[in-house]
Order: sequence, then C-alpha cells, then structure tokens
Amino acid sequence: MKISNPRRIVGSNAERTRLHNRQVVLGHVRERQPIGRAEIARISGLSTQAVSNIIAELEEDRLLIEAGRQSEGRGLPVLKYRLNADGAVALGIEVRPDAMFGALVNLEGETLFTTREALPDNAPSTVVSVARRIRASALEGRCGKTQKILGAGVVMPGPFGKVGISGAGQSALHGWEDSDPVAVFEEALDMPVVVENDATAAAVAERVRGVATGLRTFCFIYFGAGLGLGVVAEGEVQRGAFGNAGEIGHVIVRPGGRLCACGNHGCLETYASRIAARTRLAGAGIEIGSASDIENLYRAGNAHLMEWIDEASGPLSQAVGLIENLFDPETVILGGAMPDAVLDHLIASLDLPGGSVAARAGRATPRVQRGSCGRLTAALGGAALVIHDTITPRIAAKT
Amino acid sequence: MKISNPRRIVGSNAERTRLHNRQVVLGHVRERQPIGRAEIARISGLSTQAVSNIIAELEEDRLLIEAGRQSEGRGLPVLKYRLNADGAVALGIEVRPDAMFGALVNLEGETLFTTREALPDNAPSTVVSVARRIRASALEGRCGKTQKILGAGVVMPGPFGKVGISGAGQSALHGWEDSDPVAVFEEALDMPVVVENDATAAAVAERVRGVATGLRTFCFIYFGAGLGLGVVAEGEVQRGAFGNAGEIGHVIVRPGGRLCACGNHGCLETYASRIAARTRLAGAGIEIGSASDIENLYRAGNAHLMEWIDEASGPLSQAVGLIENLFDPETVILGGAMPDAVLDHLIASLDLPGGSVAARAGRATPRVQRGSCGRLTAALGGAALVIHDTITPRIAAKT
DNA sequence: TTGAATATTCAAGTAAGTTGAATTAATAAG
DNA sequence: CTTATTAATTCAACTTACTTGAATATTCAA
Repeated sequence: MKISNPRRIVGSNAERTRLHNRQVVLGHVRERQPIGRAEIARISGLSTQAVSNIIAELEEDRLLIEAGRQSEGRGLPVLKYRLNADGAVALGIEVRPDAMFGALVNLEGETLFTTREALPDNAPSTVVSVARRIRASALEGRCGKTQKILGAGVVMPGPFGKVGISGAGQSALHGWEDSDPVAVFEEALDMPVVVENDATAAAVAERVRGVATGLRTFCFIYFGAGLGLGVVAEGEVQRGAFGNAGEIGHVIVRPGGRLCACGNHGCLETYASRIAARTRLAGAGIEIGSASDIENLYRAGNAHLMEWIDEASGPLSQAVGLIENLFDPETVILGGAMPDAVLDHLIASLDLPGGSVAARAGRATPRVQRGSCGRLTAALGGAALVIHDTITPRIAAKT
Repeated sequence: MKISNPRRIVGSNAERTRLHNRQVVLGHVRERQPIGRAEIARISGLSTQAVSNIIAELEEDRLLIEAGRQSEGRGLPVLKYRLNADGAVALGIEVRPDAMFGALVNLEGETLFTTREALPDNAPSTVVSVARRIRASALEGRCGKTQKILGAGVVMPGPFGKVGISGAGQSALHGWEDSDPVAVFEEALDMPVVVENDATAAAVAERVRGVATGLRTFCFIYFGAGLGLGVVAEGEVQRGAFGNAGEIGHVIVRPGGRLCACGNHGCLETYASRIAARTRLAGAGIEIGSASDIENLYRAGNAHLMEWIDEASGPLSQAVGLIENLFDPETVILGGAMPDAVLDHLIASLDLPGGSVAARAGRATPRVQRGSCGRLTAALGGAALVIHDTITPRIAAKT
C-alpha cells in the first residue's frame, strides 16, 4: 500500500490560525462543557472577543449550542455553551478480510447507526462498492439537509508498506499493494478520509468517549486479528515513520519460546491474542469462531480457557511493563475482540513489575483498565478519529 | 522533583503565527541551505512576500546571512541565505552526581567550548553555583555584545517524579525532591532553560548535527549510568505523561534472568550497559572506571570484554527489535559513554529479527547505526535541545 | 439602594498574511 | 545582437483575525 506520509512543515496564516483556534475552542468546550466564553478565553489564552467571534461562527455551523445562563456568584451570569451532539456526524468503516462494518457517530461520540456487510473479496473495487453501500445506508434519510458530515475514518489491517512479517499475510488485504487507500476512499465516499489501523482507532475511540476521556498520553492494547498497540502521546496519535508503530504482537517476550507465524520465537502474540487462545483450545479439541464462543466458554468456566488466561498473564504483564517503561502513559487500556469478562480476568491476573516508572504513588488513573467501547470498537474508532481530528488542534503539518 | 509538565492547549494569534513561521523558515533554511526566498515559499506554503519579511527580520536578528546570488537557469538569479552559525549560541550543562559538564554550541551545532567542573555535593545550591561558573567561563569574552544567547539545556539524571525504581537511587540526585529544576536554573543562569534526560538530549544532538540530520522519527539507545532511550517522533521529543518515557534499561528481556538492582529479573540493563560490563569484568578481577579503560581493554582484545559483548548482543538485538516494532523509527542509533569501537562491534554482532516491521526493502537509512557525537553527547545534547527548539516549529502548547 | 464584580459586546486599532502589478536580471530564441 | 521569456524579488494595497479599552448588562453584597 502506498503511504501518504511524508509531511512537510508548513507556515501559518490568518486562515489557518482561525482553524486552529476553532479546534482549540471546540476542544475546551468538549472537556469542560457547559462552559462560557470568558472561561474559554482564560484557559486558551485568547481574548474574550476572539472567543466570542469563534463561538458565533461555530454556532452558525451548528457545532455548538447555547446551554442557558447560569449565575455563579456576582456578575453577569455566564452564557454557557455545549457541543451540539447532532450538529455533525462522522462515518466509520472497518475493512476486514471477510466483512466490512460501518458506524455513524455524532459529535459527542454517540453511536447513531451500525451495520455489517459481507465482503466477497478484497479487491479495491469490491471494497469501494461496499463502502458506498455502507455510506448510503448510514446516511439514508438521516442528514439530507441539516447535519454536516465531517468525514470518514477507515480502519484497515496493517502493517502498511512492504514489510517482512510473513505471518501477517492473513491480515493484510490483497490487491491493495499499489493503491493509496486515502485517495481511493475519498474518491468513493466523496468526503475527507483518514485511514488507521484497528489499535489506533480503538485508542482514539476511548479518548473521544471512553475511559481515556481527558487523557493526553495513553496506550491501548488491542485484541484483533493479532495484537496491536495504539499510542496517543500528548494528544497526538503515534504512527511511526512508515505508519507501522505499535506492532506489539511481534515483540519477543519469551526468547526461544513458541514459534510465531512471523518466523521468530516467543512473540507476545503467540501467548496473548485470539490466535493464541484459539490454538490453545483447538489443542483441546474446541473450535472457536466468534468472540461469543469465547464468552460462552468463559461463562462455563472452561478449564482450557482458564489455563490459557493463566499462560497469557505472564507475557501480558511483561508487555504492560515495557509499555509503561517506554511510553510512560497515564494508563494502559485493554480491549478489542475479546469478551469483557475475559479482559477483566486478564487484568486481574496481571502481575505488574513493581519497578516500573509507572509504580508511582498518587496516580489519578489505574495502571491498567478495560476499554469501554466494546467489540464494535474498530469501526466506531474510525468515526472517532474524524471527531478527534475536528476537535483537537494539530501541529501545522500538511501532506 | 517537580514536574512542570501539564501543558494547556492555547490559541494562536498574529504574534504566535509569526513565531511559528520564523521557525518554519529557519527549519527549511537549515535543511536545504543555501536556499532562496522563492523556494522556501514553495515548500512552506507561505507567500513569497511573507517569507521575504521574515527573512529580513531574521537577518536583522543575525540568525541568517546572505550566501550570494546564484543563477539557476532563466530568471533573476536566486539570492540565497544560510544560517549564520555564529549569530547565536546555546549553553549545554550536564549534571552528574560527581561532576558537571558544560558546552557552548552555535546555531549550526558546532561546539565552541567545553568544560568539566567537580561537584562536591548534589545540593541545589552547589549545583547552581557551579552552573553559574560554567556559564561565566563559557561566555567569557566570547559574546559580550554581538552573539545572542538562546538559552540553556540542562541534562539531569532521571527518572523524574516519585517512582518505584529503587536501583535508580544511584543516578537520581539528592536534595532535588521539592525543587522545579527549570525554575531553579532559569533563575541561576538568567536565560530560558529546558531540562531533559541524557538519552533524549543525545538523540536531539544527533538530529541537530549527527547521523539523524533530516530524520523526523528515530530512537537513540544511550549508554549512560544505566541504559536510556531517546525518542523523537515526527520531530517531537517524546517525554511521556510524567516525563519518564524511554526507560528501556528496565525492560525485561530475559524473564527470570539476572537480578537487577530494581528488584526485577532479566532487565536489559543487567546485560547491555556499562554496569553490566563493569560487573562482568569485576567478576574477572578487572576494575574499570572511565570509558577509556574499556577502550584500552577492547584494543587489547580482552577476552572477558569480548565475552560481555557476546552476551550483550542477544538482549540488545531483542531491544532493537522491540523498539522497531513499537516506534517504527527511520533508524536506531547507539551511543553514549561507550567507546566507538565497542559500539561498532556491538552493532556488527546484532542479530536483528527478520520479522520486524523494519525489515523492509529499500530503506534509506541503516536499521542501526552508531551515534556520531561521541562521549560528550549529553552536555552537547543539552545545547542542541535549545538550538532544536529555536529551529523546529512546535505545536501550540504552553506550560 | 448603591457599589463592586463579572460576562459580554461594541468599536477601533494592529500585526501579519495574501494578492497582483512592477522591477530586475538571467537564458533562449530569432 | 536584439528581443522575448522566465523567474525571483519587491512594492503597494488589501484582508483576516486577533487585541484592546470602553460601554453595557446583570448579579451579589453592603
């Protein structure tokens, strides 16, 4: 796949300044709504007048609405504002080898619609036509006139570019080697598009509406086809130089351990992932397909599944430890296509190294917690990415 | 130590826009000097006129100088500009438990002066007075009138804040628990100050003048007291939520392996670090003090040292692999207080996992290379941080 | 009832960017 | 050798969006 990465550092002007300031205002409203002009001015460093002008514009665009006057001691009561949840929507699309998922999410990150479509093959033309269908059904009747469509976030299996991981063949899409997915989807959907991997999308979903609300630096361990890591640092999504950051599944936690499909021994993925669980259970003659199969086994207290959890706990603890040491996040979130109960059990059975830089007194957030967005996370996360981009001020960089 | 971290997202205005654009222009000049107005305008997206105004201002400030007209085909010959190396200087200070180092660096990152001062104790008052002495001798006679002093970069042993790593006591400074180092040094040196850890400073030093010139995303494995990792992603230094990112020394690479001072088993630092080398050689009755002791042993082909290198190679390869998988950098740099020959030997003996996302064809830079800034890296890096901050446009965030 | 406090708006001023025309100096073409 | 074309730079006018200080509105406290 082509990577449209090489960002070039560009200058700013009045127009770009306004764009930035709009995002700043939206971001502050989102964090402390309902909130008045004066307070936004104080925390943003802008003049009240500037904030006032921007709010007028945002109200015009239906992204903000009044939330009534509220007296707080002396002085003119504050005229508060909040996000207009239904003022804008974002489309999220997840592409898996065998199916595509769609989600429509509003400004507040609330899910308005979800769908699933089978995917006969992975050719760009097929994916694109299904994407168009998803778009159509998501928007049908919903927002002909009033609602603004901010864009679409597409979640596709990585890693991107030409890489050496052979075992990843099962997750990468065929026929996309020479296409630029962003361009393809922008053309097909006729709206701005961002493309991300599942782990990153999940992380952003948690920031927009889940347990990472208000956090600026955190990590998300995502149980998908393999095991991915989404990283948000200082509010910025981390992608790496070639868009392949966060490949935690192939980090070696047991040197000389189990053989991984990638050819190395002891990859985390061979212990803690759906593949690992499936392999473990298949050894006991149990076939699992969907996540609900795992859930049923867990409810039934299946001994083999429990053993897998036990085995996964050590490597996973080690992974959390290294994430904490390398990224120093406010929290580490576990989530993805794994039942909540299993995730909770995994978290409870973690044996976190005490020596990590994260073992600090007076933490505001737990070191490890379960994601709150459930299993639809990926498609939802795609939409969340768009919301996030709308609301979070970005560095002045351009493709 | 107090952390002056919590950044708040602020708005922009004309003044801040100009500041940003100045940095953009400086950055482009630095990368492609000598360069003319028109080209800067093209790559920065600014109008020629804006670039022209900014260049006039920068020339006035003596940060840029003309580099002659140069005809390139038709049209008016380009009037090119380059950084005025001696137009500004930055001070770098490294604080170690027993000594302090100072460096003065110019805009181009060239070292103008270095010094070493003994440090009787670590109390803030002592450190501050030695810092003042370093400042005085560095600037003595040098820049009374013409040269602008951009600020100082102070490199101090982390980790910062209250953390659980007990073994780190040897590297952390005593008496600094309740002080904010930035404020202390700004007061003492009477200039803007940034404080960083050694690994990060080293990484930035390589970006300003070493092998990472022009790279936007890379990692630096630093052999200091322990083992640190400096991370630069998309041109931004990564610090983590609490300023302790990059603690790679305590990442576990050999579960159940050697006991580390931090209480865990199998930390990378117990295999690949100066401490590890010292322990290994002490076991053979050889005491080493400075890095030159190691160099002499290496020159002599000491068998114990060679064995240590052999032993360190595996864990280090694993560390490089995980760095590549998690950060997806353009390159990984090895450096710090370890002789070049040993670093080269270590790099040559690495057995890098083929399955990493970094094992891609057509790479522009080597996967792993040795740092070029030598052993003074830390103090130099401090100064480089200041140069870097002057030249690289930053996100609009404020302390 | 009056004065202080606070939020918001109004109106004028300013910084810094953009745009389009004019100027300058090369190379290419006739 | 002259003229046309091309490209960089500057000049002057214009625009955007922010700041500032005064005016207004509304509440609480004395």
